[in-house]
Amino acid sequence: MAEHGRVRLIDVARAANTSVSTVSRALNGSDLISPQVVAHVRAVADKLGYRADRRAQEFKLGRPRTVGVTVPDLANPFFSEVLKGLGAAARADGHRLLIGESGEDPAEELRLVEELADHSGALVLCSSRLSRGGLDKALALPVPVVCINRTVKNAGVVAIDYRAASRLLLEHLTGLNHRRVLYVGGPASSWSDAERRRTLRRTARSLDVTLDEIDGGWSGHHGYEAGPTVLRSRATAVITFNDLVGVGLLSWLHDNGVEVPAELSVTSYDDIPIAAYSRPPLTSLRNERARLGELAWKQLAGRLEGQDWPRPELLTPELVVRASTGPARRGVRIRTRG
Amino acid sequence: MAEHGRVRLIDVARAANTSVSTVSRALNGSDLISPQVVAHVRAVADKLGYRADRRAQEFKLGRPRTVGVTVPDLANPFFSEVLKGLGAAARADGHRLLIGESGEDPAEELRLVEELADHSGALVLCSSRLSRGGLDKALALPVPVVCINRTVKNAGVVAIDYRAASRLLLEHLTGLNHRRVLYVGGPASSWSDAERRRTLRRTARSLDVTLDEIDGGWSGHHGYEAGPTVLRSRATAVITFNDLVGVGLLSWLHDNGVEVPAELSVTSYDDIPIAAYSRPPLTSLRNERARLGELAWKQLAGRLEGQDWPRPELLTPELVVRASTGPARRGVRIRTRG
DNA sequence: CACGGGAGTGCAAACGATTGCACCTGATCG
DNA sequence: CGATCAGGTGCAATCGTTTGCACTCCCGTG
Repeated sequence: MAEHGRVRLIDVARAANTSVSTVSRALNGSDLISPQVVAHVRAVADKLGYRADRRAQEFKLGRPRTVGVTVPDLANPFFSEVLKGLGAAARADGHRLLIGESGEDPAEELRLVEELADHSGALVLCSSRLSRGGLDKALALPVPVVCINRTVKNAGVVAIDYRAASRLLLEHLTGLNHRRVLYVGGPASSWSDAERRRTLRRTARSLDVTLDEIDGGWSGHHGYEAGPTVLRSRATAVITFNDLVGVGLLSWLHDNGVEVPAELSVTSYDDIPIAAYSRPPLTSLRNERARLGELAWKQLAGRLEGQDWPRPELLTPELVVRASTGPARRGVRIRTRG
Repeated sequence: MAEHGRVRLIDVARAANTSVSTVSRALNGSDLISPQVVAHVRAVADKLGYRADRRAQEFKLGRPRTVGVTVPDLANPFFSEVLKGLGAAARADGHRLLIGESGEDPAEELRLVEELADHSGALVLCSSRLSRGGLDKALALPVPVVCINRTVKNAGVVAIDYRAASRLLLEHLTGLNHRRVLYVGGPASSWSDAERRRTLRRTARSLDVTLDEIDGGWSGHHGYEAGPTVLRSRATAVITFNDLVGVGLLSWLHDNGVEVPAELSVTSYDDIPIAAYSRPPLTSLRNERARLGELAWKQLAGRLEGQDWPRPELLTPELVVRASTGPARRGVRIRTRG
């Protein structure tokens, strides 16, 4: 019996009284080997409990069938669903995911990307917070890179269509007579935050809406902490960077006696599950985030087969109207306990 | 110049006019090489942009420095924080994470585990939904396994102390005069659900509380859908499997005019961030889930160095009381619009 | 009966790194 | 001045696979 700790091809070969090449071919279904031998080898391999050393296989065969992914924050369901879509698509083609979380930190993301590149044959940067220079370094790595929610040259790109998104949001609000809107922003290094701001500004101008902006963040407490500033603003409607921020803000508004949507409408991006369960339920922009992941893999798969990068793919979101938005209040804000 | 697509050790050796062994030793800081040569080799390697092929290295060196992890659901912040802790601890020791999501499906989890084992030197099963037999198969794999939130023989174990958890919850409720409590359960294959039920029953008996149980699930909509059954029950307090379920239930209760906590108290396990932002904020059991991950790595690291498995490690949670629990209503339920 | 050819098998060279061992060169010592 | 030694360096084996090529049969054919 093999006492190397692990059963290797050569152990099977010896036990089956043949050679490694024959065993390898038999196990991999080569038609060069006679059926009897194949059967015999299979039987022996099973008896010995042989499992091919995948790492040795991939090492010999060339590119690793692993795709590295970075996300800023695993706890945000937006990203976990992107991962779900990406993972399923990649797995269907015999690849697996090496996941890294940057914690919203560009420097950490760069470390991660380099580490992941060492073990992967392809990279997906999801909502990358990398600086321009960091991104260049990533693209210089010897593996193809797809960016999700960030546009880049010489890489695959799959993103949400924020121009359409901003239009949907603002048209919904103007339809409710809101003419002054506040945007509570996301992380400074976020491309999608910049994109939201850019398209909101533009659309606001064309719709004759006054747009104010404040800085925020990506999670519940950022929304909660934005509460006082929001209250001080003269806007009748708020758009938050994402649902987590939105829910945090709703919580603060409730704690401070601000009625939503009577006094203030709140709306947001992403439509993660809690948007439906918050109180009031959040009007939010639903996007097909699992599809974002799938498309990213499609682009990578094509690229790995030598094709050129296709043009950026944009996914149009859909507005889900819930109870957190309503007609604009008239005149000044009702006095609050705040 | 190397036109193999990638710069290899031998390319550096040629360019530096020396041999692969010297280059390897120089780059790895062996003291066998003279300082001048080291400097020269380093310079050449940099100029050529040499990056060691980590896969070849690890292949040669033996065990992969990768640890495979399975979680039932990436979208649940509980798991993402376990991953955060585990990833940080493992990375500090030069290992990385290969993450697989089973989607709460035992069969899928088994597939995953076998796949992960092929590429990892160690395995962490987080809240494994594996059947008894599946678990045995996993433990038979040639890699050490740690289970988080599931007790198993011949493997590392790190878990939440549910006995303490159940006592904290029920004592809080009895302190508010609740004598009839309903538990809204989790996925059938969940060990921690079974454990919660077991310890709740036991503690309820000792505290003279009547405990009812219904089946539920792991996410918001399971909680929402449990609404009608909850309403029909005669309990004055509800304990839900986790915060996601709790928030879903709160949403249904609100939609159906049930006042929380005046008519019904709601409490839950995990204390993920939204517990604080739900309305009313959820009384929940906070646990150090990042630490769960850290400890899992500690156990693995020890095991990889040849030590025996330590005894199971239990983490005691802490009750965070918020506005979703209050004194038991007296008599029958106030008539509702439901 | 010699020969061509196809089917089945095994040898050995890769893949890219690490490392035991042998080798070479000066310097030191007896 | 020759043997000894140590500090540097390179050769070659190795990790577990896959696979091109050479080899051996054996059968059928001219």
